[in-house]
Amino acid sequence: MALAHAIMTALIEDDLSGYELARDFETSLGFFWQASHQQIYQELRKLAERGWLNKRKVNQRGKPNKIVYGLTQPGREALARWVYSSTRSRPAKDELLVKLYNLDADNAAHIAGEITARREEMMRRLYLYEKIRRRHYGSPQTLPTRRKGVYLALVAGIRQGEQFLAWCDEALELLGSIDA
Amino acid sequence: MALAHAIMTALIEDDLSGYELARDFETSLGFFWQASHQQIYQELRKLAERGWLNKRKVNQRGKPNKIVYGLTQPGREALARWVYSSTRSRPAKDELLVKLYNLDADNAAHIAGEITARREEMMRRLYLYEKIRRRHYGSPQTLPTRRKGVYLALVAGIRQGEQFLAWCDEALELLGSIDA
DNA sequence: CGATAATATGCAATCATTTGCATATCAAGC
DNA sequence: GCTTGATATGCAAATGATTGCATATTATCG
Repeated sequence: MALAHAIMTALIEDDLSGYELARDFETSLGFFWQASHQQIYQELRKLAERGWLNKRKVNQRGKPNKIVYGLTQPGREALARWVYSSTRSRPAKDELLVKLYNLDADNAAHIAGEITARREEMMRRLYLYEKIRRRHYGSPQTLPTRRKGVYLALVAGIRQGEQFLAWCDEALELLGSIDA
Repeated sequence: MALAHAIMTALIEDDLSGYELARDFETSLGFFWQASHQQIYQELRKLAERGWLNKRKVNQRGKPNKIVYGLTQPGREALARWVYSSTRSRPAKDELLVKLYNLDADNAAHIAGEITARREEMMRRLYLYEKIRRRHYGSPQTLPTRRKGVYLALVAGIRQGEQFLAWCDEALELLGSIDA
């Protein structure tokens, strides 16, 4: 039921449509939880049926109409309760690290290429997150409580990303020393 | 199809039974890919049917008999090809970070407790991994090629873990300053 | 006017994963 | 003899997630 709560979390401050949520899950919140639009649309309907979200149609000019969802009071309460439930940590599954177990002289260059690609992707992400941090989370001590939590999540992403970059460099160096 | 290849990867050097594989997926390889015994047993049968693994029954004394699987030549070839396929990075899903978005004065202590628990779990893991590194991967430059890859995966886990510990400390400090 | 792209929502089938249950062997301790 | 625990394998149902397809609106550019 974690996706449901991730979606509700995204709706704490703003009411959003499925499309807008899907976009958020590709960027900000998506650092910690990713979901496709199919998953999101389905989950939104389930949550509305359960009474945790309300939906309203919004007519737009210049764009197709949309359905905007918002947290109901029962939804907020369910979300608050969820925080106290035990967290099951779902360790990251990373094919790339499994591939490293298969390293040999032939595939070293290919694996190095994949690491380089990942490194660049992470660079872009980090750039984005650093920008957000500087703009909105400059002095964490003075933030309101909830924002402190968001700040900590953001910092976790940034630190993890920075360490990943360092690892990429170390890996590329070692891989470079392998004769093809 | 990633689980299949993770299993085959675990069988590169040793033939193993489903039970032994399940145990490995809780420790060493499980840092990068986790799987339950139900998944493993099913996948093993599929892989055997496909001809990528062979199976043989091993009678044991003092224990129930077991079925040991080994990589076939087609299996090794399929695994080698897989390394060249494009890797889809499945970003980590972490409920704990989503919970941080829900931080308030009431739940701060609970979340701090969860972070503390995670920190201790990571400490145990790191202890294990550091031990393995010191024992088997002391001088990475001199390792045979495949072992260099395993070393890099191990280092990725260690670095990530160390950075996680540092983040936990920072998080706990900030959370400690929140009035209940 | 036609093509393209962004916005917006959805179904159906399949695959992956978890959960709950079930069974059996053998050792060791009470 | 009974229970407990480690070893060992498995089924069935449900849930979670991906893949492929489908459709429609409106803006923009050529």
